[in-house]
Amino acid sequence: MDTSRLLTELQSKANFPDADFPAFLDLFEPLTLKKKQHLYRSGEVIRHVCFVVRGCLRHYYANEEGIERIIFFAEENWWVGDIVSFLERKPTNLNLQAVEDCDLLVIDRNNFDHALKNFPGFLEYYQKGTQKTYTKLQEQVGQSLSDTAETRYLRLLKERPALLQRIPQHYIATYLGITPESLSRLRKKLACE
Amino acid sequence: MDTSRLLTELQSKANFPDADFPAFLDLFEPLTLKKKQHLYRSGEVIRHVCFVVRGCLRHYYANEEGIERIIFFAEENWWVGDIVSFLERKPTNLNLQAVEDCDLLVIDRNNFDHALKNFPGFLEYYQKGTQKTYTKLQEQVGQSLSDTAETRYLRLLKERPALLQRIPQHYIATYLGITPESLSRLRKKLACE
DNA sequence: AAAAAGCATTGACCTAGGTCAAGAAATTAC
DNA sequence: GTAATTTCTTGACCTAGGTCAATGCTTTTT
Repeated sequence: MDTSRLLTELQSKANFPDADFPAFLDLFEPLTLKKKQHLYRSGEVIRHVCFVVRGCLRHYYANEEGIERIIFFAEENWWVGDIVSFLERKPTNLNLQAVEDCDLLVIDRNNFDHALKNFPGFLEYYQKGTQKTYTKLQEQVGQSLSDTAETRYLRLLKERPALLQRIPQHYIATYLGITPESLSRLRKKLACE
Repeated sequence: MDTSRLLTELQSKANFPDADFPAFLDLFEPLTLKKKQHLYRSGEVIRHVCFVVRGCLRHYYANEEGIERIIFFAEENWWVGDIVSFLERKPTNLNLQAVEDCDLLVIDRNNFDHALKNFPGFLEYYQKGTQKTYTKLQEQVGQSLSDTAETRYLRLLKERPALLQRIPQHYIATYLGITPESLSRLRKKLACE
């Protein structure tokens, strides 16, 4: 597993000294997931937060009628986990499933606290990341309310073109809030234009 | 202005000693807004975060075509402000407007930092609040994608019945992501059932 | 008290996207 | 390499919600 990705990621957004990395990495456990495997499901209390070294996962709600709503796709260099469940020890409402075979680095609550306390570079990285995610979510709320499926699809195509190459189309549809059929028709329409 | 509301709010969610309150309150400035007045608009850098003592405001995006998307209504005991713009000194994309005459307590960046450092009860309150807001946003993303306008309206009616009494209906429509006409028809339909 | 502005309602009509069903392609498993 | 799943596409039809325009009902303003 290529753990150096984690260092590269930390250094791209915060000031994290090379020398700290071995001790920092020790706080994590490597974990691999097979395609379609779940890391957790709604109702569980999340004990770990993960860094994605390789692969891709989907983070989604599933309601009573079996309708799934993907809220985001985690690819390489992303963190994933329900931070609230993790910090407050409450059952999560989310589900996390590997869309491809994945390599993850997972850290539990104690080690996470320890990392925030003892690695100032990580604290900086964490705080910046939290803020960014928060803004993204806020924008997503605004957009999902008033943009058409076409607008949302074109935005995704522009912002994450590589994602569309690796994710089955019906998951993309669920993420956009439309049916697979509608996405298929939408793509056909766009191809003709 | 009834500043004791702030103390009550802090104590309802964190451990905040009465004795600390006078010094804490000193970090804020009172501010009143007339109905329809804006506290800020898209493009400005937010210098303050506000606690709502009395009144109600709407926090919204406005896109190029003049379409507005309300992401939330702040009522008494809520905090409002674009935390990312505030912390990172970046221009905000949001607009904040009073829906009624409002009494606010505003705190600037320096005082906010000071408060987090020197009042542990406030830090506790802040961290809990941030997490909660984050979860709420995540849920909102899932819901706005797949729920019908009717479902969203009924949920709002259940969760914030008092809000519907004080806010003009066309704002509620914008919050739900539908037109005022559609909301009017939806309400008519529900009244008949 | 009258005029003006802002809101809510209603009707006629339109469109994006949903639903259900059937095949075609593409993967995966044996 | 064939069978079994999954995934994607297409067609026929339906519905929630949008658009535009007209008409009252409330608040404000003067």
